[in-house]
Amino acid sequence: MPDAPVTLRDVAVRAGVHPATASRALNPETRILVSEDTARRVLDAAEALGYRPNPVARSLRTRRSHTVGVLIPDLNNPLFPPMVRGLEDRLAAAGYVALIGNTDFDDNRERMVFDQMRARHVDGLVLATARLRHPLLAEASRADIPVVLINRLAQDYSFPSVTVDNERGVRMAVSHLAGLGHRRIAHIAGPQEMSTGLSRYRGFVTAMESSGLPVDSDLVVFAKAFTVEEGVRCSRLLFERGAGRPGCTAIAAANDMLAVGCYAALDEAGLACPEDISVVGFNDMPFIDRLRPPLTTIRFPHYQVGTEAAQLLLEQIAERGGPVKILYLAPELIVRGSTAPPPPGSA
Amino acid sequence: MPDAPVTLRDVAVRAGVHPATASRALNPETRILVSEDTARRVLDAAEALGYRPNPVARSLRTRRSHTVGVLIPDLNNPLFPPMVRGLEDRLAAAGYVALIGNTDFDDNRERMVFDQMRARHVDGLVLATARLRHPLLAEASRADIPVVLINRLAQDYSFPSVTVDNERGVRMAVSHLAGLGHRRIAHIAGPQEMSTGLSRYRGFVTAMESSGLPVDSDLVVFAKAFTVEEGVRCSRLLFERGAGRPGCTAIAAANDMLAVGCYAALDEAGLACPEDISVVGFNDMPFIDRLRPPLTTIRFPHYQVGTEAAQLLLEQIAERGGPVKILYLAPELIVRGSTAPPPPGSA
DNA sequence: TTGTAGGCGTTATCAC
DNA sequence: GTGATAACGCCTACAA
Repeated sequence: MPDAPVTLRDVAVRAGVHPATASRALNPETRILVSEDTARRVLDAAEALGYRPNPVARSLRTRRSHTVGVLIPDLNNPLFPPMVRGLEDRLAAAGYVALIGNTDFDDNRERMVFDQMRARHVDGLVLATARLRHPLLAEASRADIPVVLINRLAQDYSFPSVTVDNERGVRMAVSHLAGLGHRRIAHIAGPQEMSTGLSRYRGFVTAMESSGLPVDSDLVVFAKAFTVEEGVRCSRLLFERGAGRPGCTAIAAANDMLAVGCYAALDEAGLACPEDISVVGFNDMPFIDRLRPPLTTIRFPHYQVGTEAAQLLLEQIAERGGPVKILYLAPELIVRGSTAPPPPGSA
Repeated sequence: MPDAPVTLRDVAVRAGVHPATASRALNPETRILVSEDTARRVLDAAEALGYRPNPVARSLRTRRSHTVGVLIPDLNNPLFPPMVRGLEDRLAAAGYVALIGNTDFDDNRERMVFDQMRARHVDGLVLATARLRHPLLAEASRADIPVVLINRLAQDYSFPSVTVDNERGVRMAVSHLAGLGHRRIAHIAGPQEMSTGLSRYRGFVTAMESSGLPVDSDLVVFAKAFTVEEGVRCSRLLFERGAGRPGCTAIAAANDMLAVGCYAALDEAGLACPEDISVVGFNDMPFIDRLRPPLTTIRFPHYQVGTEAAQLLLEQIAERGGPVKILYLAPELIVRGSTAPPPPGSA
């Protein structure tokens, strides 16, 4: 026999008060409006009956769903789960739940998920889909839905965002390589229509310049996506350009996936890492330290990206039109086995 | 300026009918009750106004939220995201969304998440938290909430479940090793209070017997959790028992995480895989093929676990008390570089 | 085939 | 401080 659902009315009856009063007593915000004595009676009654407020009814009345939508490209990418965890944990603390939607980098899917979430009256949206230009942003604004961006920025910095300081991260990677003695450093850049791809590429150029190294256009390849396959393809390109043997002694990849692609391509070309070529990634994905060699990479606090984003979103929900905060989280260089001084005689 | 929310009433007015009629026309289930002509007018009006039914109001009325809860131990474990994807995709096709909750293997957290989901009136629950005995199961039954188990079974097979055929999977692993010539095969078993841990252990014993090999109790170690750390600990135990050098030539680990732990412990002990010791995992986690050596393991269709579970759940929601289906998905042996014949003279 | 009326459980706005 | 009342948007007996 299913448990009978206990309603506010039941509580009110047991406490001998009107439902409206019970409502006031139960809601911390309005509890001050009722006498301490009544409040206690109501609370006791609620406790005794095992009362659970019906969030659906509440939503209908208050027009707030205590639900936020999270749009991510692909939950299978190990980069995202920790961020989602961070979001969920912080949101749960505030009584919110997250609706996760995967977009698979597909505009149509993204649109569908977005509509679905609007229909469900989410109180806010977290977007991790990293394209720089984004029709959804304008639409969310028009619909007056608070939005926070994670792992990316909007083109004009007009949305609250939480992201790692990409340029600084790449600078750390390049300085590390330069410090080891590398002079011919290649970059496998990410897609330039994505915020991360662009800023890391910029960071690379800046870093090379400030290290007094030339940016050889032959040593920069642009990946079409942040995937292992693209990493392989770009690495091959790099090696081919070197006319049989690579024209570089180190590769700074725009993320770990691309770096894994480097590993595969190096194998294929009979090159050893780090003896022949050093590789640096970006993200410090889970398990990336288990590869051979363990990947030197740039870490940033994924979980914290989630918690901070949740915080920003909650602030926006509480008070629309607050200041647009943009948070840059500090990157950290994690030196592992994939980087070493260049092979002797490579200058 | 925010878009004005369009209600059913607005549509009705525009179509020149009563809201009730509009409701009937809009709902595919009841559309037959309304004249074709009226239906068209209503649909057109809805289209023109950009009408979106308010799912909150609908839920309040119908007592169905079109939401299902998914309880998983930890989204960070790469095993789960593909399952979650499968769930979400199949659910979305039926107009449902998934609420993901992490339990971190913690009873209190699990309880909280469960309550939270009950409060939100989920129409069903998917449990991936793998303990064999489970107070929540009884409670869900009492509350008449349909439940589907993934990646696990209930003690008495009384709940619909989708899982890989664990025993068969382990038999495949053991046969593979036996076929390579291994006779002293160790097992790092998972926690025995979890369905996967238990059935894989059973599978190991059965497989050894049917291969005509002895199960040496010194060569079976029980992990307290499916973690890399536990894998390391158990491997060390195994090596110590061998009095300086391992008494086995192969290890069948109850999952990939534990196998990764083997790798680390082998390194530590100065042993080579597969030259000294072969290792087999279970799950074929993402990126496990990128390790050195790439791990031989048992694969099963994670994504499909999700879609099938969603299907089962939808069936249960549509019709309580339907038959309890238990789906065993076929495992597949993926041979990679971590298994080879035992070193000569090891017999 | 369509309209009427009532209510799902809660809270906001009155009045007392 | 508390009670009465209405309404959030939708669905569904029941009546017409």
